[in-house]
Amino acid sequence: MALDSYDRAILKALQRDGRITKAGLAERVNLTPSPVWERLKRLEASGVIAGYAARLSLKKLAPVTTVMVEVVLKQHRAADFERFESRIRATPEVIDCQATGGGIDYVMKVVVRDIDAYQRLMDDLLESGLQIERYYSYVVTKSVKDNAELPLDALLGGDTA
Amino acid sequence: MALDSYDRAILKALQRDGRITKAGLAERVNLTPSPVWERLKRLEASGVIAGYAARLSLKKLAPVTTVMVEVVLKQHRAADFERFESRIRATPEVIDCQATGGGIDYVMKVVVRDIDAYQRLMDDLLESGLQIERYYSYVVTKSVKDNAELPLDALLGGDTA
DNA sequence: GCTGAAAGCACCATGGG
DNA sequence: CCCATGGTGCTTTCAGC
Repeated sequence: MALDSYDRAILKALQRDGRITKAGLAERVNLTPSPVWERLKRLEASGVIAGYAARLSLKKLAPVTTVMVEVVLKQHRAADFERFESRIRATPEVIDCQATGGGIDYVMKVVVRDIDAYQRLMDDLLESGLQIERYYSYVVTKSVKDNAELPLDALLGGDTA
Repeated sequence: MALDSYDRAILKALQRDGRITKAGLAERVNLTPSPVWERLKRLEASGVIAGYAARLSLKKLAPVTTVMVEVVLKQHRAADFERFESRIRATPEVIDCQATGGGIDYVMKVVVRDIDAYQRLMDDLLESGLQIERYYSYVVTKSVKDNAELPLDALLGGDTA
């Protein structure tokens, strides 16, 4: 599974506009709809395109508070990680959670209505036997970039032609 | 601009599948395509639906390293923030950047090919007169949750009927 | 604001270069 | 691996309620 420049152009276009029509894509990448359709089928089947999603902006509707959270667990056995991650996956307010090395075990992005809701959520997590040793909260004051598109050119390099 | 339960059902469905057809949406929310189309037009025009994007998974194709980075600036004048944020917006490898209070100025998610590329990127930023006092790097070892859907129910509450 | 129908268009499959 | 064409179903509009 390798990407040529057509595939890369298709992925770029789909990151910007996930609902572009196949005909529109074809025009954008200088192909006819048929090969675009073939390539799309391949990209979706292989999992390179994992899916499509609407990008929502809720701050116009309701109060939204984002908090970046760093978590350190008390113990680092496989079962401790698994318990924590399982709970995080079941917590919809945590919309992003990356396990890391280097002093911090997890960096998470939490989206709640307000700070009260955040405190309740963290209290729940602390009382759930997750063995959280400590956590650091950084309330977001401004979103400079929010889940922007992946840097395909930098990641895939100038090759792959 | 308020959301009723139909709008919320539409948004939920579109977060899971951004390419669902209007007919499919209509069936999913128990309406006919016409009102769904009206509501979609309203949601898109109001900016609640900011756009649509393909969700990509590149790790099958090429090496991808994610690093969570915390940045502290030397000085905290408006011009210092603006200079930094402007540079970050122009740096495609930084796919997420939230300004925060509380000891750390920014929490970023950086996606690069490997650690070498990360070091080059950070060296560039350090040499760019951005007044970075210090930064902490946390290399991601496992993605527990990656930009999951927004918790509409928690954010909008049980009301809004 | 929803329903239903009708014209226009996108999707996807097939056949051919 | 790309292009061209056609049947099917979706999209969008517009009356009517």
